[in-house]
Amino acid sequence: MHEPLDEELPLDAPNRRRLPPLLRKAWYSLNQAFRRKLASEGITPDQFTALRWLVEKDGKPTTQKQLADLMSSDANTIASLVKRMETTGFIKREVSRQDRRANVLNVTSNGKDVFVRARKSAIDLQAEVLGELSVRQAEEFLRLLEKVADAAGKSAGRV
Amino acid sequence: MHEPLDEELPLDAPNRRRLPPLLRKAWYSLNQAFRRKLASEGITPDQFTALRWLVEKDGKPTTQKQLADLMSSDANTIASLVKRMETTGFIKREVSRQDRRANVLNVTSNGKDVFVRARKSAIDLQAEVLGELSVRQAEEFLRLLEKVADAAGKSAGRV
DNA sequence: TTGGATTGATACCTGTACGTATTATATTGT
DNA sequence: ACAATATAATACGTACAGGTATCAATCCAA
Repeated sequence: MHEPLDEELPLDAPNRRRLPPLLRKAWYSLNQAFRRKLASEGITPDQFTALRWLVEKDGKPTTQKQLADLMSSDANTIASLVKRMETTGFIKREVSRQDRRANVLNVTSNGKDVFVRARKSAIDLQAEVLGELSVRQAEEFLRLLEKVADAAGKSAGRV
Repeated sequence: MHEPLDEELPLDAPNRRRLPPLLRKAWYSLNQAFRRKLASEGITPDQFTALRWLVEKDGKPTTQKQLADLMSSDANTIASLVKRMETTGFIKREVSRQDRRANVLNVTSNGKDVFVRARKSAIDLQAEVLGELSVRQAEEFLRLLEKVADAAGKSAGRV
């Protein structure tokens, strides 16, 4: 029992599965679900993502530019994001000693506490969503998604 | 030649493939690449998406609420989107005869022209990105992505 | 039929994406 | 050493996500 491969239909025929709307729904739904789980912590999904990268990089100093690359974002967006996060008290910024143009980002103990609590919600949600697939399907899906993400990154001029 | 399934690692271990960053990179990169391709047409990716749904629904009257569901968005966002699009002259709005709370959306001939031209860029881009996978892999990927998108939609409280 | 609940659209708010332009610092070629 | 160039961060602008509150129209139950 195979589904037809739809090779005869145009790439964007309304009745076949299309990448953009599916990707859009997956991303926005995941984000919205996560936003609601995080609401009580006073943190947004993007701020959580930033905290995760910074905590994982703990030890190695991380600049805003590096964070922008890790988050597939850009310098403008990160500048305002870290500004809000510094105001809230999740991180601190200091000028890099190696390069006085760059700001090194540091997670405060408060930021780390919030991250640790929020991390549980993140794991729950990912399990909830990927739980619809078998373990093997989930692995295969993530492998293909990585290829698609890289290809899209190339098209967007990201290295 | 199998990769290890990583079943022993925690779901969010830094060295395994994780859903959120991959989904984020795929979606934002695709969007950014598309935004650049569309820049000359004076239209944004979201406006293109709205036009696509409206053109495909041609004949059946579509309200803002319905468009919000189709775009996995919400009423607020759609209200400001269609307002901009009406100002630009891509669509027109009129009060529904069946329900005077609702606005029925109509694509203008100008809007349709822009859509038809932009559609080429969209098809090119999708082919470029999915071209990294074999036809069979692409079909499988989209099938799994649909399941993930539905699961995420359920978590977000979307029907 | 009327009063309460629901629903479509909107205003207003904060957070984020990303484009251009500007400033300060680094790096590189000669 | 100096001038051209590149890079990190930022200010500012427009577009979009999605929350709460409000209004008007509709629906429904007693």
